[in-house]
Amino acid sequence: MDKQQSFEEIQERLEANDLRLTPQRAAVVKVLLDHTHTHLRTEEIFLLAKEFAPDIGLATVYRTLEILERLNIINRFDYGDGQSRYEMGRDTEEHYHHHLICLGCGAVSEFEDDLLEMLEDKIASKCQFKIVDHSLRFFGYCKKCQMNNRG
Amino acid sequence: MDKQQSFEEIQERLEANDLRLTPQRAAVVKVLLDHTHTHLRTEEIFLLAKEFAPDIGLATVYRTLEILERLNIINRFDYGDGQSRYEMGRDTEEHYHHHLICLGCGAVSEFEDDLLEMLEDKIASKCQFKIVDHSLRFFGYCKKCQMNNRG
DNA sequence: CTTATTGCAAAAGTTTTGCACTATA
DNA sequence: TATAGTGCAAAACTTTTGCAATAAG
Repeated sequence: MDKQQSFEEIQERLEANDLRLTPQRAAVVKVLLDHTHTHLRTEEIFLLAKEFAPDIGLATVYRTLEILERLNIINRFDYGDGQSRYEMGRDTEEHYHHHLICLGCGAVSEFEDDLLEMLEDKIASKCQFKIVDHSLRFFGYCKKCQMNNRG
Repeated sequence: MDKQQSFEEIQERLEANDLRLTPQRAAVVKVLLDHTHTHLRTEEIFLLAKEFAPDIGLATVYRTLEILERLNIINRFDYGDGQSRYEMGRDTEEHYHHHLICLGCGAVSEFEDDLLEMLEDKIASKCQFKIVDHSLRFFGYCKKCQMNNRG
């Protein structure tokens, strides 16, 4: 159901904004395309990108991720542990998947749901607040950790 | 409707856990009690606590906030900007208020709702994930910023 | 007297920035 | 040849930690 973006589409989107798809930026994009449905930390992206562009610098990765986020090509996630995580955007579907973060083992799974649409409408009319995005995270214990008595 | 904790109750809670309510810790608690319904950054708490305990160190503030969070006396919030924010806990009511974060002026307002209870039940049964907490943030533009064409 | 707590400074960790160099249109 | 982009190192920033000094039971 996901409308996955292709490498070519991303290249076009960059060039439409007068940004070049340099080898370094391409390396970052390739890493993200190779790891859909995973939330990569910047350091992980950096290390993986080195396989495509060995001389890439960490600063370039940060700068590239900032660009990709600004163009809505990727989404940034914050688990509250002081590190940003990134994932390829999934257009509108993206809006309605939430994160289940396990306090036992740190695993992150997803839950698809559109219940929040109702809530957003409610907020928009009650508070006159124009919502453009949201972030919903659930903290708890996954099945495995519950069995291991960690929850 | 909020069941506000008193200074004495907090003292009892600390002592029940073999923790002393030192002047420094008392200063932090006073700051938090004086700023209910506000999400203070650690640095702000540090500066405000200095009025009660001039010699308090930043490390002590961090250590105190960690203790208070562990005892569920305060709640930690993460707006995704790399800084933690804190607020006095409001027991069970706390669970069902969400944050509206304005991308124009940075103002944070709250929205009370219990729709998420349904969603939590759904997740618990579908994913066998035992939820203990959640965080829901909406990003958008407040009424004022919409009028100022910032949204 | 024994343990908890503190302040300070240093360290750790992520992210940003300055700048000279390089690649590209 | 202008300009965009890069790598490196340094800086910025929040948070944590080691440790000697202090306070409290």
